[in-house]
Amino acid sequence: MNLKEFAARIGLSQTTVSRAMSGYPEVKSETRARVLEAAEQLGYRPNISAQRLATGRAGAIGIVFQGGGRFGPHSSEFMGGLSTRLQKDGIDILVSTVETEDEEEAAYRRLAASKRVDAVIVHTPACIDSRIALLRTLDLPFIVHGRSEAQKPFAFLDIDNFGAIETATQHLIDLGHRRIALINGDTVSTYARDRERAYRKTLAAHGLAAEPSFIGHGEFTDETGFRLMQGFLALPLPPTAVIAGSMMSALGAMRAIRIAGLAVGADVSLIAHDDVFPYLSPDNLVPALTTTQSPIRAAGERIGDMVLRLLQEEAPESLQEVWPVDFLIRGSTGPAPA
Amino acid sequence: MNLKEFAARIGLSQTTVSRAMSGYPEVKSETRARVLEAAEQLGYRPNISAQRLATGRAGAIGIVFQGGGRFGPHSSEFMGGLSTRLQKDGIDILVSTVETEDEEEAAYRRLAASKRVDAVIVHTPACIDSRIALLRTLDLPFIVHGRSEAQKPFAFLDIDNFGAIETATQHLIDLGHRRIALINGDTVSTYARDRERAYRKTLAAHGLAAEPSFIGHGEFTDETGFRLMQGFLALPLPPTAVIAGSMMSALGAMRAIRIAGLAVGADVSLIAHDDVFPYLSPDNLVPALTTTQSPIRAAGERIGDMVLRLLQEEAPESLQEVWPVDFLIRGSTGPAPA
DNA sequence: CTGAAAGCGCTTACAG
DNA sequence: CTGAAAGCGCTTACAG
Repeated sequence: MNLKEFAARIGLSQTTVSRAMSGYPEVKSETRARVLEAAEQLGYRPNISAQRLATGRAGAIGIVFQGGGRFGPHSSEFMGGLSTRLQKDGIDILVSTVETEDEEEAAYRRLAASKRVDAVIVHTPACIDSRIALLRTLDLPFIVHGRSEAQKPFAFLDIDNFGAIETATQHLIDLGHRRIALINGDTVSTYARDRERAYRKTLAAHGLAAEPSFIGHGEFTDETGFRLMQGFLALPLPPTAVIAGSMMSALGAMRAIRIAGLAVGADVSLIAHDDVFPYLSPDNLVPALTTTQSPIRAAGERIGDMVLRLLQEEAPESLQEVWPVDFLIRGSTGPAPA
Repeated sequence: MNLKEFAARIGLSQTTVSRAMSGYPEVKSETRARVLEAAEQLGYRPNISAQRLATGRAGAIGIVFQGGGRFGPHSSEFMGGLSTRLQKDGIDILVSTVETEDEEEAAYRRLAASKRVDAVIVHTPACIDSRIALLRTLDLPFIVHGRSEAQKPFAFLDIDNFGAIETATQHLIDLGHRRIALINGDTVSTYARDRERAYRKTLAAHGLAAEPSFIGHGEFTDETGFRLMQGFLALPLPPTAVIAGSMMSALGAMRAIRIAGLAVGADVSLIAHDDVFPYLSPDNLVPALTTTQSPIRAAGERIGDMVLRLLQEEAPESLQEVWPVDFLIRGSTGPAPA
């Protein structure tokens, strides 16, 4: 049933019905009530494509994932939060996956030109990120999950990666550790750079050098954590403590430590950053894992909020948040071995 | 730029431009080439909402996730595959999350009435699933990831859960195990019922009883795997082998076995079903985990294929697949202890 | 092979 | 507070 039929059926004009259904103020409240009830009864719902064509709004936001690799456990939690929030306002989420950077760029161009979305969410930005410049050119509103450098202010939500790793490193130093390794993510993303900066700065503040051989990079997988940790342990003077970038890396690192016949927490201390996965809790590992913690699901919800405000023309500079990160000491960290 | 402007710019009618761009045969090939090149040059792309309104096709398919809980690692892999496939045909994916069954139903009604999607994907079906009946009523095409009972045939893709667990159980019996436990998913889904049926049938075929205390249910998380396994080990006569429904459950089970001072593979054999997560490989666990295996990402891609065919009016009964499941013997299974 | 025009189902300025 | 009508930007039967 379309608007014409529905309006005829209840003896009102299309105009009035349309206004009643979209919550315009200038409709008598009993008329509105009558319209809404009839719509419910007869199952009338405006055709979304027609609505979009008429208003020029897409009613959807886009998010692009590069490669299978990046659509992992972090993505699902983030998407869960985002979707929960946007659902409430009837905004759809359009998911695209691409393989290369060029394809990602093409995807934004396509989304913009065909007016498929009202805004996009950019994630895992690099310090200097070409996507930001591109989206500006395309005049496609965006929110960044993470941070990046740019002349003009833009909307973003990030966690305090620097503070998190500073706290973790400091804690290990306080426990007497002098040889501390870092399992980081890639080498270009802002979050990875912030974490490494915090690590180096805190070491330096205590007169400790950052050994290049103590810094590893790679995807946040069990496998990479395992491989990097094995590498550390094979060094002539291996680290007595490690900071892992994610729960997945930490799983691998713990395994490598055990295989080497060492005890996590006693021989090698371990801290991981925990994005809070409902199916994998640091409390449940043995020993329980000391973590820096920030729920990525909550970030997704908040970004949903922010994107709605962005679409209501709120200024990007008022849509900038940096969230503090919790630090939870559990059993995987202890005094440096004598 | 819209069609009118663009057509005027290159001196052709809107009709011809539209036909050239959507690949109609009745356009001279040099005209088409000229149009496509100009579109590329000038950045013209049809407004998607207008296109949808005119054709009556939404150009998108929907998928609804119930609760945060169900949007986990399985979902991400599946979505990665699905999205990769649909991307190629320019079909969007609309993701919705809901909290309750009623909300899920409401979501389908909304999607159908507002013509927001051309089809939906239903996942984790129960043996008798009300969603199927609902979608039939709504006349909204759908594909089921999994299987269900219904009078009329419908499109689905499932893996051979029965065969997988039959093979796993048989293997453990062949190794001399007589007390075998099962960590299953929920109690209503078809996959869980199929797995339990296979488990019971195989035990029965060897004159073994299925102890109720050896069957556990719950979400596929580390935590649940841990808790259930601890329960099994606390029994007066604990199992010597366990089949876990997912890699996550297996992680928890391994932990519980270790904490009890037992060795995985020697004291307690463990088999898990592996949906193939890029960040967590059974080869990398210690000992390496024996698994039944079927990549859920590939299933997502295939369902993408199938949904495209469904939209081209292919008959549902020709869109039904059951995929065999691989069995990979690794170090976590061994002869039953004497 | 190409074009003029109706129609898809809404919203919204304008008029009353 | 309500309505008649133009317009959003496409597609596609119909005519040539």
